[in-house]
Amino acid sequence: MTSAAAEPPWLNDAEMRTWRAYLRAVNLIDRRLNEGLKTAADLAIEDYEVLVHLSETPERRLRMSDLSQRLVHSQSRLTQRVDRLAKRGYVSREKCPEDRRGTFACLTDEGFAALQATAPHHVRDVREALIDLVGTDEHEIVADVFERIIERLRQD
Amino acid sequence: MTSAAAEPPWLNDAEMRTWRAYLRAVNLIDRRLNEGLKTAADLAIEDYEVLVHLSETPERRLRMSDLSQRLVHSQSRLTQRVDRLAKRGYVSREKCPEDRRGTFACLTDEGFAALQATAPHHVRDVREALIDLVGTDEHEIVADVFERIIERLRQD
DNA sequence: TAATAATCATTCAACCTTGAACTATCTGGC
DNA sequence: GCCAGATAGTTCAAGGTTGAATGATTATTA
Repeated sequence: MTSAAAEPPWLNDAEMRTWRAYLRAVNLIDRRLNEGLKTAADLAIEDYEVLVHLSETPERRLRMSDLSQRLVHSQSRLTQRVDRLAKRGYVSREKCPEDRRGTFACLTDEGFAALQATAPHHVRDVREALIDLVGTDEHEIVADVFERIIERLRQD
Repeated sequence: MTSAAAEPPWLNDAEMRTWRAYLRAVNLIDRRLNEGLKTAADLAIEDYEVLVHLSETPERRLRMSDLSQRLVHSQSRLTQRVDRLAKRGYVSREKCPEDRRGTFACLTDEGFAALQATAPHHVRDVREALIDLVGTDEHEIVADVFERIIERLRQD
């Protein structure tokens, strides 16, 4: 996709349209989902995503660094987010025996229950704000584009 | 796109793929663009976007409330962001004579110069992180999807 | 036209993120 | 085995965001 030669410096009309729409839509989606989770469960979307990632793991736990990479959060940001979720009883910490520098964030039963209780509201919001606005035939293209981006930016 | 009947409650595989890729890609893009602007001009992307929106206006100024809507920022967030940009000399304030409750945020010459100096770096980053990863034939679809979303979420 | 409601912008306190500094542990080369 | 350097995670201070409260002005309506 990216040629070796220099790309044109500015964006053409089609590119600018994509970029502007992207910027605005992402902000609107973020605001909407945050409002929804705040009302339904007094959670930020980042909190919710922590619970989701933990719940999708067989042991319902993840190493802090692993989790921070998945969420694209800095380590200190995750440390403090997990602190707050732990204070609420949704997450607990376990020392990692194999690597004693390491810590697991573990989803508690209470955290799992909160996630299950909140999920239907959140999924409805996700549908309304994004998924139901992508046509059946468009999903693959959109997912392709985003996965290309992830592949490109992942390493850093 | 949204039917009157109830949507299926959970996401199917294609929908989930879109959603997960979206979440991760957006965070990676945001991180990348912020890093780029921070190094190039010690600006956050929100600062940059303030300058862009002001510069695109004939008078190079916008009412605070107008600007906060375009950026999808709360009013208090914008107030404080403009405070900081004003402290740096990139933006100034003018009282609005027609509606004396109102205030204009005005792009200064210095702010415009900073924008011009930074734009090439930022555009390169935008290309690398998003635009060049969307195929020529994909731009219209992606833009369509995001504009649909904007239309849906705009009013709130 | 006075009263009520709505809008524009700012302020303040509580909360959250950032990034650098720090502790503890592990890894690889000698 | 030992040391330099990498890695995991936390802490702290500085700065940014949120949301409710406030002050000032404009719109509505009885």
